[in-house]
Amino acid sequence: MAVGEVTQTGIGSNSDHVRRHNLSVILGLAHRTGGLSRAQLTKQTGLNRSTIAALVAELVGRQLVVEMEPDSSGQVGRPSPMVRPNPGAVALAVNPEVDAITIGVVALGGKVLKRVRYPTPNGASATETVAICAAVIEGVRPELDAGYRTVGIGVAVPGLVREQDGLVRLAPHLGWVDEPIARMLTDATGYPVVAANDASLGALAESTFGAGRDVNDLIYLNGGASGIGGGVITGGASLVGIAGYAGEFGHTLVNSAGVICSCGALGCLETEVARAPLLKLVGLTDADWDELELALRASRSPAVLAEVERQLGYLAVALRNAINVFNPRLVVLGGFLGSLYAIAPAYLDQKLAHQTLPSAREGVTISRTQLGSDLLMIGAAELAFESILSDPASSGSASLGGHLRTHPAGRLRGAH
Amino acid sequence: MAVGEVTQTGIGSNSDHVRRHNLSVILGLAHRTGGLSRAQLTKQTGLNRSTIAALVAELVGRQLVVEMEPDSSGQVGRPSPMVRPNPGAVALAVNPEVDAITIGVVALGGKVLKRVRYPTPNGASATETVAICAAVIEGVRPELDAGYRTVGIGVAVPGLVREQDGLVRLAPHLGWVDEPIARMLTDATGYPVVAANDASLGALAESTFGAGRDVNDLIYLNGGASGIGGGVITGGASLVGIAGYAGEFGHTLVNSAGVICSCGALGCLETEVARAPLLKLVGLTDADWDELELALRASRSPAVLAEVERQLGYLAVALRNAINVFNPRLVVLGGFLGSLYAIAPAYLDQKLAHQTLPSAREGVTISRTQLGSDLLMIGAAELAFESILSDPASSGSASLGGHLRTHPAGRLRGAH
DNA sequence: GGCTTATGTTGTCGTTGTCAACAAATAGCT
DNA sequence: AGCTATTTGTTGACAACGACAACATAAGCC
Repeated sequence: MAVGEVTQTGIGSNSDHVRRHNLSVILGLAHRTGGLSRAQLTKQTGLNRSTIAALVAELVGRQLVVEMEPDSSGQVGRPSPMVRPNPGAVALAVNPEVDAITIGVVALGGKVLKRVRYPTPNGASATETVAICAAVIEGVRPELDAGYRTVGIGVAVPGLVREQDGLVRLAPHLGWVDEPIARMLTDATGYPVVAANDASLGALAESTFGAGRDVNDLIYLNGGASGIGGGVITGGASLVGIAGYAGEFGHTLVNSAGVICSCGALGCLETEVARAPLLKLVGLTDADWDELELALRASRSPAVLAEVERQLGYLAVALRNAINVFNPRLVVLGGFLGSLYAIAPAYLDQKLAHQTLPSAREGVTISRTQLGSDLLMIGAAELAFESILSDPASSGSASLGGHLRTHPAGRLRGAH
Repeated sequence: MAVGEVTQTGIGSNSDHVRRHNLSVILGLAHRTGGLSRAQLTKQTGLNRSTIAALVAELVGRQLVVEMEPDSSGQVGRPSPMVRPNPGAVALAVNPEVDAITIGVVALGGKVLKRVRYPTPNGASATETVAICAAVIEGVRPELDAGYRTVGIGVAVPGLVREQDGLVRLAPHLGWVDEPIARMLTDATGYPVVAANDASLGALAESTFGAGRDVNDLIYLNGGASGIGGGVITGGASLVGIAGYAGEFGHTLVNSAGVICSCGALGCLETEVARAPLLKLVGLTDADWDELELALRASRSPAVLAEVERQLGYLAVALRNAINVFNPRLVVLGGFLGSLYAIAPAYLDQKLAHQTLPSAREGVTISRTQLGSDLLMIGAAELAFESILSDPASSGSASLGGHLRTHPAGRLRGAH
């Protein structure tokens, strides 16, 4: 792997690749920043003004970006037109959870245009989920076909998803085993579908638009009803592993005097740090993390604080392991883990200070999610956008209303 | 980070970059494989025959590869000349340890040409280490200057090394704190110097030439006198983190009823899995891992087996965490960890089977180091070669005997 | 209104890889 | 030994792409 080669080892470049790479860089910049002037693009890419003009023109032709009136800048010199991600280029985002399926439409640039929550009180099998998604998508399709260009569907699954083909190996809380969700959704809707683990997509979303916007190395940990999931960005790329199962911090040992986890191991993070005992202590039966947080904050019971600190203590152990192993710049906590931290940040910081290697600890910041309830919609859309972002020229320059039928071959972790 | 962008985000490509990339790919292939025909290069890169000819000619001109008589192939058709890494292009490798400093000369292609072990019974400060290295290098310099082209020095340090500038933040067993070893060695020898953690370089070496030759995702764990170190390769690139401290598996929690580690945390892997108690049980005072392994194998004492299994049990916990988090293809065990595994492989396998997530476990293989005592020499040299491998055109086409004076700017984790 | 500054636009040029035609070298067959 | 088929190196024409310089345009400033 020739130190510093990427996955696609051994494939030579030619001028076509240069073009593709440059288009990808420009589209990526527009996507992440939400829009910048051609002059800024020139500076940031190091490319020539004339080259930028040509590349932007191609992206405009492909309906991936739009050029707009210059911002009234106050700068001397000729104003430079703004290049923004085309809000008409959209991806569909799907997030099946225990009690509901959320389906959204997300524009290039990361804006969530629409979100539908479809409750499934009795849970939903993969087949039912696909049927629901197909119905909802059929409902919005006229609108999409009218004014939008739909790139594809991204699915954020609370479970282990095989990266190569989007097969859900195991989603315990949904009760899914080996469900080819990507293929099923493609068959049902005609759109290309990519699926991945929800926490990995949360990490991706936070790293692109949230707390980790300018960070290349971060760890994301989410506490949900379904347990604890995680995702990692290293060197600016998602950590996927050989099959996409990377990031399972929920089954890290944190207490060797603990109990056996559903995974078969002893003393997993998930068994010690969980939402259920917190809900019980504050007398709630079911609640979103924000309601839970309000209740926890409102409570003056010492038992609540004790439980919060107990859980933070175990969380600290998992974070110590992770920080020592990844040397990240940032740890982002989502779901009720964010609530736990918000209630007693000093407690966690101090616990970490005592057990993390000093050199690794220096550089790291703990933070909460910034994208709130849009997180997984954005993450799933990001997954769907991945192929077009890494190779904008691959898309036929279909007019608005058309959509791609080719299957996206992209890996989350990027080729060059 | 535009999903699939690498560190160097935002920099555009031009035809120069294409050339550099292609040179890098070809040199990398020659380096890793030890030599292949131009025809094979054509196939593997997808580039045109004529392009390969031109690129190889440039690499020959830069004295990085040599073209040799075709292998007597038995194939029909015109024979294709072999392209091999130039054995005259070498790097110096330095590995300071508690009891000795090892210095080696390693050729492009990974062959260790020379190795000198300089014992330091009372340890050696950074200054002393640099003096010893400078003296040894001065000794071989006439020979190097006569027939070799020396790229630079790579240093494998048993401790935390800041990636940006090769500052040794902490090497507990050497007693070094904040020693700018790279700068010191550059000042003393005139060669460009790059330093990194020894286990990270072990991972790099095994991934390039050893057990992980065809693997993009692996974890390397080494057990030495100085404790347990680790390194990770993900997606074909070294995991470095923000400062190069990534891979510290030695301080993972494996026993919450354990003791306080020197790092301040409780129940670290290092405190439970260690060489000292094994040595004591077999009645040795100091020994290399191979002597220890022989003694452990020879022993019929149940106490020895019990201790081996106890340690393997804790190792399994650390590996469970790592496998769940990284979803690697391969785990490579070095030093006495390899011995432990060799003595009771089934025990470790079974322990892992009980606590690792099934999906992640399926794809993973446990294995021992393949490079033996050359491991760190090769790893350190690999680090020194990194800049030239990632950009062969950066080297002045100095004639044999010359060496670069420019400082290598390359990161371990590669740019495009 | 003229000057300065910054940036878009246009046409030319150099570099790079591709391609096709040809030459060279080998195995296998007669 | 000579012929053919096959594979690969070699050479020169060619196309794509970004760089560059000259010019045009649009803003701020005096």
